[in-house]
Amino acid sequence: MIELSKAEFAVMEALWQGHPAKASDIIQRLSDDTQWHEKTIKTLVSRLVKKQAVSFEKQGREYIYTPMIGREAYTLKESQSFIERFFRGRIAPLVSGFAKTEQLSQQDIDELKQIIKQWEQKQGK
Amino acid sequence: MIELSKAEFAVMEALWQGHPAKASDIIQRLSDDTQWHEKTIKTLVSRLVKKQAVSFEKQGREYIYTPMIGREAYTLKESQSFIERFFRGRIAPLVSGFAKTEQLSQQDIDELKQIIKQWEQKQGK
DNA sequence: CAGAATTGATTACAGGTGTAATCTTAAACT
DNA sequence: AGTTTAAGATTACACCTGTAATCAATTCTG
Repeated sequence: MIELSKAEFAVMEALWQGHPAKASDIIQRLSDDTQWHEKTIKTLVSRLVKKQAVSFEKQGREYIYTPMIGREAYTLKESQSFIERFFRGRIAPLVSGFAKTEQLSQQDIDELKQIIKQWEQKQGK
Repeated sequence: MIELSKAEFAVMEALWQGHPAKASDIIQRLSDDTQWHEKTIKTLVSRLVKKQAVSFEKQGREYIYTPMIGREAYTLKESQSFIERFFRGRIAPLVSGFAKTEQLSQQDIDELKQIIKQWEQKQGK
């Protein structure tokens, strides 16, 4: 699987926001959240291209970039390996840690219930 | 917060298994899961000491090591920053990803229900 | 006691990462 | 057409990581 560093992931986020996109778009979007220098962002984009996380097409003298991996797929993979490493593959201990430290909101609980309900419906049928 | 690399975390796992422990104990425990060279493990232990994730006391010519951070506390912190980075702080999307890809077992569901029940009891009182 | 073995300390070294600066070249402006 | 500009390519560089090897001091062994 493609591995992304933190900074690379942040660039992907900007690209996932809307694509294809020019480097200047990406830089623009990232300027809201970070202080990164334009050159820094371009370096990161190049690394993403090399890793084949992003593709590009020439358009005049600029390139327009497109993500080659989806946010959902990537975060799912990362979640799996995270849960594997820290909780031997089980999710409950993670949620439990949040519960114990008062970090679950009513909204979180509602969403979890919803997920459970849907899971049970799928099993039932 | 103290940051641990993957390899360092694995060493912490071995130490959390039982402490205080001598380097040879740690090496012994890790030999079940990894092929790391003894020297490699000692390097990692040294780095953990420098990071103050582990303390030690001299005992003759050996050291006996003790973890300075708890597994629970560490994994909670990591979970928080993980969830923050990937899901803007909400846990449901993570669980949802697992559900969608058929990665939740009946046991997981039961545990989640249990957590929810306890959360609601705490709220109620 | 002299040498062997073992312990932690120090050193090594390549690849990844954050964070750019400089170089090249083609496009845009004058 | 010549010059400025701006885009991507290349280079830089320190710190982190994985993965040890070597060194120095001490203890065990014969």
